[in-house]
Amino acid sequence: MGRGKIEIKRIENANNRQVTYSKRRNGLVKKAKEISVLCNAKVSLIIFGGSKKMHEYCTPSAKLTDILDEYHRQCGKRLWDAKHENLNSEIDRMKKENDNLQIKLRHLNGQDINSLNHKELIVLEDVLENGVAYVRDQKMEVINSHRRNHKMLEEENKELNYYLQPLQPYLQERI
Amino acid sequence: MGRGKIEIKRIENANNRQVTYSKRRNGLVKKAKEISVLCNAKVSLIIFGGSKKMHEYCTPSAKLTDILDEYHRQCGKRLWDAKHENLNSEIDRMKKENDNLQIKLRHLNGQDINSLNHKELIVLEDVLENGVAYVRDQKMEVINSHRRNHKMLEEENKELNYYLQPLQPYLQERI
DNA sequence: AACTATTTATAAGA
DNA sequence: TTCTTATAAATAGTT
Repeated sequence: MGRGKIEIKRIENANNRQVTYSKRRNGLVKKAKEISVLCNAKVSLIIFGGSKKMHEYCTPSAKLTDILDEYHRQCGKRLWDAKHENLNSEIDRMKKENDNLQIKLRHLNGQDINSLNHKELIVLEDVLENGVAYVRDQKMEVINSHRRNHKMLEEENKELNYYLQPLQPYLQERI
Repeated sequence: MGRGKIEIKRIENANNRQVTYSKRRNGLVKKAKEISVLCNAKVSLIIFGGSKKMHEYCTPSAKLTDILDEYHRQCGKRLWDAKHENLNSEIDRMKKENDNLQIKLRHLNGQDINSLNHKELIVLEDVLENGVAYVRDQKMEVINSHRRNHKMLEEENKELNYYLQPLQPYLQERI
């Protein structure tokens, strides 16, 4: 419908393609609106052109979610199930990992260790003693660091006092 | 476009409405196909008429889920159903819990404890010592239990031997 | 973004 | 529903 007939195949010239796209997109949306009004139909139309910008029409009285729900019901195609399955398996995976971590934690806290055999108990004891050792080291490190700081401050203080003493008379004057 | 011009408003005559619906639906789908091919556009078109029977067109190279994903990305509207949302938040929740557990575990293993302050270190040391104590107890319990078993078996053995001794001659005969 | 010659869609009728 | 056809509407190519 135009000056000449065209074949329905990809328009190679990018510029023409873009122009035709925007003309026909308008036409399409207009017709979607019209059928929606004339025939009391529910329409969802989503279009992406080369620019990736999206255009949409949805019958005002309907919501896209409702249309998609109905779509689901009627054609049985599963739009979301694949996603749901992925999410579900992800949750299962995490749940297992979580349980494992919880058990390990409880063991390290000395709980529920009846189920462990002698060998496992020895390994656990080892890990705990290692942990205690690390923590003690770190604690001492912190304490020593505090001591060092304290000592340094003390010495600095002493030094400052030493230099300040001769100035005391002048300072007194200024108050 | 036809023998007469029509106003764009709901067609009251149900029969005419149905006829117009089916004609225009075909037209709409045809145009969707055309823009899809001519302009290399991605189109999703879903139509419900009065009969509630659904008609659909989707650019062959695209999947409806992909189009809806893109829709989601671009317009931010939430199409996902409640289930989807729930699953996502569940995953987030678990991820956080998991991270927390991991951190605790690392601390109990004596790793990444530089970030802890003195007080936290003391608490951690306490927990670890407690754990060690429990584990030692349990270990001793297991060992003692083994010892007891061993002793019991020894005694039982002795007793059996005591009763068996007089029978030895007869048993020898039977072999 | 307009224009317009043509093609295409379709309203009404059969 | 489907076909026909006069006419409205859409649009390809041009300005």
